[in-house]
Amino acid sequence: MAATIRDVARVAGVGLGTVSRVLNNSPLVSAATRQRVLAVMAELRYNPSQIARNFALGKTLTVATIAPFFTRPSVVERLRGIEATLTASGYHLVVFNVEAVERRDECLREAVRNDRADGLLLVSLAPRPDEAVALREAHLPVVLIDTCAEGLPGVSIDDVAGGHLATSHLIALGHRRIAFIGDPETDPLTFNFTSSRDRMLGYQQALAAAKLPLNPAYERHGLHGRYEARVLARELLHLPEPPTAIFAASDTQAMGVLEAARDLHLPVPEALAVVGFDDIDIAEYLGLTTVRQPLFESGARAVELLFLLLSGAAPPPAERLPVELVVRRTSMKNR
Amino acid sequence: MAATIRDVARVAGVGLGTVSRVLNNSPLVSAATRQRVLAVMAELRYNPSQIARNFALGKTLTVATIAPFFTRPSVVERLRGIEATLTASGYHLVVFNVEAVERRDECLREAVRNDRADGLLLVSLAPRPDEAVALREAHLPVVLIDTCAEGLPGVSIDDVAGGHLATSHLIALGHRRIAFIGDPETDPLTFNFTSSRDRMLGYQQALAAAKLPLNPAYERHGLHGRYEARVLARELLHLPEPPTAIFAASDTQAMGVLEAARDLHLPVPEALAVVGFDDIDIAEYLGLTTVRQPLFESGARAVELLFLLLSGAAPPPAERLPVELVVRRTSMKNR
DNA sequence: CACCCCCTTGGAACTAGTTCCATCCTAGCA
DNA sequence: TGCTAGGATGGAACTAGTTCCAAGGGGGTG
Repeated sequence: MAATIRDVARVAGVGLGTVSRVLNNSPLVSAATRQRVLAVMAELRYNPSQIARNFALGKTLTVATIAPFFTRPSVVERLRGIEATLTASGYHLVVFNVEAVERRDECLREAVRNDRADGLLLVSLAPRPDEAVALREAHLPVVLIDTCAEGLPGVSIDDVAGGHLATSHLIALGHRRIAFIGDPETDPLTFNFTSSRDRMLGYQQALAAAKLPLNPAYERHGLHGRYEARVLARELLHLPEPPTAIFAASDTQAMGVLEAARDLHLPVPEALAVVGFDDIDIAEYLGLTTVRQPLFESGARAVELLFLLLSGAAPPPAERLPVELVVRRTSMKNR
Repeated sequence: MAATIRDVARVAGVGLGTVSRVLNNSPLVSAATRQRVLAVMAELRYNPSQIARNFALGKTLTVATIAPFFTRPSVVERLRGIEATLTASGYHLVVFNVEAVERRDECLREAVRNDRADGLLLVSLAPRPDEAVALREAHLPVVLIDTCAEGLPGVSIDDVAGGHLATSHLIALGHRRIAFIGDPETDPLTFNFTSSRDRMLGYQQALAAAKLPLNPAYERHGLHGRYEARVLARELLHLPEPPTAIFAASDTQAMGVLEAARDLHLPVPEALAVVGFDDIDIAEYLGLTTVRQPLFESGARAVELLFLLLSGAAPPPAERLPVELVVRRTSMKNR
């Protein structure tokens, strides 16, 4: 059996409290005693039990993160920011991957019921009002990433502004028939809904600002994925009056659009301009024009906000990080 | 303060043990008592403390995973397999991202010292002999993924066979000048070393089997990344006798090769055939011929092996999953 | 010389579960 | 009716830390 703090105390001929104080670098131990205790610890190959420590302190030094589809490049990049910042503070990161709506609820419920984490990060998921109450009652601090919710701290971007930026860019290039491809307009409680919807809002506002007509046939929605976007883009390009530019609510979907253009032998950007969103790693490779958002930073910043909450501070207001248009090949000037 | 098991026992007028038995679905409780206890639990909004439970049981129901560069698509896919399998069994996944060699050692040391996880998964990292001893002494079960080490269970593939497969395919297409791009041939203790090296071994064996000369100028090594591979590929393509095919040790590197071909206006596959490794998500999009390995399954299977170890079974032997050649546009028959 | 202060130390109590032994009770059987 | 087996139950002891109060002791001061 592994040595315990009591074994160390006995062998070193000191009290329990003294060993504990040595462990915690308390100044209330004489140098001589500290040396002796440390020697005994080494001799017994003593490893303090983190789990007992957590229990006694009522803390786990662990943060849980619930993310939908954590294989999506944008989510991975946020997780990287989260992991880096947590690890730097000695915290552990527990991840939950949500790929179905049921799992979303289940994960949240478990996060509330268990006390296996000191705090919770929600990526692209907002708690329902009842869930928010449960979180508050469980005294489980939460920070949102990529979403907003009444009264909850979070780190997000101005998706409307991002959509506006992308669309204005296409308008400035001379495009008049601009289509949009985004996630399904379903239940606002499912994944990622708000960002795609807000990006579309920005798209619509930009069109309106340029006095261009809103054509409902130019707004398509489908499951977030390359393949689905490819199908939608093909439909758009087969319209009697096909769009000359497509703004996709994510780079992944923009990739589907590029595939569709390839399918139909439409040169990009000459016959079709494409703009995505996120600026994931491959966007540069593809020469994809996109709206960059600080993904790594969003995770890092969310952790900082969570630490604030954990230190007992009042919930900070939701924050918005800046977005930026990155112009590449798929939307070069050509008219 | 939250209700404890003692509060429930007091209010329900039963003993501690009975409440514990209800919690653990023990059959040794009468239906009536169980009902009463459950009612009181609901009334008091009782949440069992996972952390106290972990402490009492000496288990954490948590598995730690140390992965280098967890943003790499192949690693993410493995993590997805790990997460899915762990979650299905009520386990939690703690992830550590290693992006520098120092961090590797640090993470391993911490995993051994702390008892915050019941088991450890190492992706693309093998413990050094001294680390293996420490793990054994700490009674921390380990399963390796994508590597092998003497006496440790693991899930990997036959990288040599994979390299052979890719290269034979190129030979069968009529290529005679076939180059290889892989990770650095540095210290075997750093990341991912073995897989790239073994793939090169397979490459060399396939060339030898076809009685083709081994040309050292055709073997290039650089940091794992698109950009680095692009530079190496450009060098290759500028040789007096440039290769007509390049086998890259990963799809990411193959993407760099494709970029280089684009830079030099070399049509693929007509002027240059390219084969990658892993079959990550974008490979299909790019039409990249590659060697597919079961990434998700490797994570899932590793977790199963870890559960075996946790149940006290003897360390199972290392396992190998099958690889498969996926032929796409970048290596179509053209000669 | 007595008093006081403060540095150092010891250890009981506490955290919230599980485990297991002792005990009670009841039904079945002789 | 008495005995017994076995299901149901209660609760002390245990897990390995932290916390905090009480107390020892040495040195400085009036």
